[in-house]
Amino acid sequence: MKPVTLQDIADQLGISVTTVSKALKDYPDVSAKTKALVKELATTLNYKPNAFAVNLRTKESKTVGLIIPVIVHHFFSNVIKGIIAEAEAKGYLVIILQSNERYDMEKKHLDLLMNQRVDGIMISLANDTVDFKHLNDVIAADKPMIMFDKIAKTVNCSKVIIDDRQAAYDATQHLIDIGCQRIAHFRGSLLPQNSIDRFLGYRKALRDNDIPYDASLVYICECDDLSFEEGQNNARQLLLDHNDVDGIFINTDLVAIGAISEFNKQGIKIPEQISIVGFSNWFMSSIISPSLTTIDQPGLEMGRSVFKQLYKEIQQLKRDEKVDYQQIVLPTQLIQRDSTLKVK
Amino acid sequence: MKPVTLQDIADQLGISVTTVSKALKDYPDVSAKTKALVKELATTLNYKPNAFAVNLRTKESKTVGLIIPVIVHHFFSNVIKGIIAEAEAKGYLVIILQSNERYDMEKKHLDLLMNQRVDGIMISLANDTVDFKHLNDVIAADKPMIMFDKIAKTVNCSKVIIDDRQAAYDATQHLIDIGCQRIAHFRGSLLPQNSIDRFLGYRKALRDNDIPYDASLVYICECDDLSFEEGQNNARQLLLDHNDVDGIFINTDLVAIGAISEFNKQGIKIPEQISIVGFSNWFMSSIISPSLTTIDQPGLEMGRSVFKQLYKEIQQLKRDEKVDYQQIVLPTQLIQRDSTLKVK
DNA sequence: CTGAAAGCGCTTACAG
DNA sequence: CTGAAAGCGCTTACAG
Repeated sequence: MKPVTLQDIADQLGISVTTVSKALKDYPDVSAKTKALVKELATTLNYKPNAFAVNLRTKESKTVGLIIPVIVHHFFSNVIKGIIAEAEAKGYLVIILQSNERYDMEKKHLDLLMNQRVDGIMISLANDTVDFKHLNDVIAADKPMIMFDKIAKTVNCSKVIIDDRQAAYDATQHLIDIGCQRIAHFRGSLLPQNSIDRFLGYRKALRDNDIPYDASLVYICECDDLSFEEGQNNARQLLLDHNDVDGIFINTDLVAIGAISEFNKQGIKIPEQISIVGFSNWFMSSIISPSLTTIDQPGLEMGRSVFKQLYKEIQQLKRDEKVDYQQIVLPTQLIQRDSTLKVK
Repeated sequence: MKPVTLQDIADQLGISVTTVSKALKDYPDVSAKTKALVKELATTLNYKPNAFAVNLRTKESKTVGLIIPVIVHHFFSNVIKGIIAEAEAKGYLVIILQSNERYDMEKKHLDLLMNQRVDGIMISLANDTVDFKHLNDVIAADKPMIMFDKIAKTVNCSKVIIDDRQAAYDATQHLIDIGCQRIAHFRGSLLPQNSIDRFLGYRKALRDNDIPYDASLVYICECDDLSFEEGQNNARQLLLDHNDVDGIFINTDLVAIGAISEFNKQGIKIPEQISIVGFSNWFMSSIISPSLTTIDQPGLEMGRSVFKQLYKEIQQLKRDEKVDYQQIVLPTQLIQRDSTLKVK
């Protein structure tokens, strides 16, 4: 059955399409009587405006795009949830694409969203991405875009992030505060800014406390699907390499949980022999034994904040105001649990 | 800067919009020379068709909608990943909405998608949903719709599911095969069809093996965010209620992992004293100790299959063919690990 | 091989 | 208070 149009309503009431349109939108220059008549018939016929026509006229689709490195990931799926919730509240729908941590996909998806003429774009970069032309193209086209979590610092747009360096500093400082002297770090792969920043925070905390930095205490893991195993492997290797480590700051909870499982297996007592701090506050971290001290990374709030900023910029653009780029840094928090010693 | 239109290209070349449009789409009745000219200028000007106008003309948006109970969930996020991957391959974008297991949200979201005039809809029902009018309305409007995983059997449309009853039967049969005689079941809440079917599969396996069904061996958990704790609680309660249980079939891996953690804590040996089979094959299940025997629930394949079927129906509708509803049942598989005894 | 014209369904400036 | 008309940017049946 064919959808009902304004024309159908106009025909049935013997009035013009113009008046029907205005009546439905409560224009002040339509008589109350006509409005009532139109609205009643619209309800009866279950009239829904044709979104395609409205989009073409208004040049906006009330749809935004999201490009994310991976969906199946606790932190990112929380971000998605936050974005969708906030978007829905403002009457926007969200198209989601996954780059799979690949630059070529990310670029292609950005193109798809631009061609679809979404009203705005939210993006967290692939580990792969080192060239930013595709991002600058979006900005040059005056399309509102917000970067979050995995960002390119040099691209001129709004960003929502956590202070990875400070959070890592806090994590390391906590280990120092409870008395650790030889502190290892399991870091992420070399490229993404996050793992660099977390490493820098770790190193700065050591420096500020006059603890010598020892590169042999830093273990790298790629943090892909194998992170749990990488945690186990690094823990095993650490025990072979060093016998004096009393604390580890680990880049991601899943890796930390792998490490804990290996230490448990080998009879290393946590936190008595080695204290461990993770990063992200995954829901399993409060559940495992011993529960994991970690940095809470607020995914849901990040998602909300990302959409809110995008919405603000869409409004500014519509009103021809100057778009006001923001760098929003969300607070993180150290959650102390049983994998680190209590007090000193 | 204003986007380039067909009119712009036509003006610059001194030809008509019609010819430009046809040239870009490689109509056979345009000269090779004109085509070359048009295409070159289109590339130079970086022309992109206005999707809004194309949508209005063609009455399709190459966009589909997905309504899912929860995003932050291993199984569902895998389904999403599968859907997006398959959609992208066919040139479709996916709008995602989350019902949060609430009927009112689900209904509202379905409306949003219909008003947006997406080309098709994929939906997995909220636990809440008992009235199906909103679903039948979609079908009455001739909008292709696929239900998956959490479906309403009585709604007349294509469905992609696993055979929950058979999978649960297999899980229970496995426990019986390795010698278990008193088999408990931790089931999901009473409403969703899945947990009913899994319960029925459990009961049928008992019957077929002449093992008396004992209602006191069935424990319910709501399976929301607290599932891990519910697993612990049910395990604790089970030990108080019964001292002869030698096997448990558990509705969801996370609950099973909670139960294992409780049994570990209380010194109950798994699988020597109690064998455990879970359901879903969550990635943590192969990692914990002891690793969990479980039913593999193929989320990624389900996502792919859901979009493929939707695509097929969209094509059938476009060609005015009869839409051919399918009920697709994906195979599940018992993955044996260390939480159940080897052989008898 | 090319183009004028109609139309998708809406919105809104303008005239009466 | 109402409506004729233009236009958003495309596609396509039709004429020449």
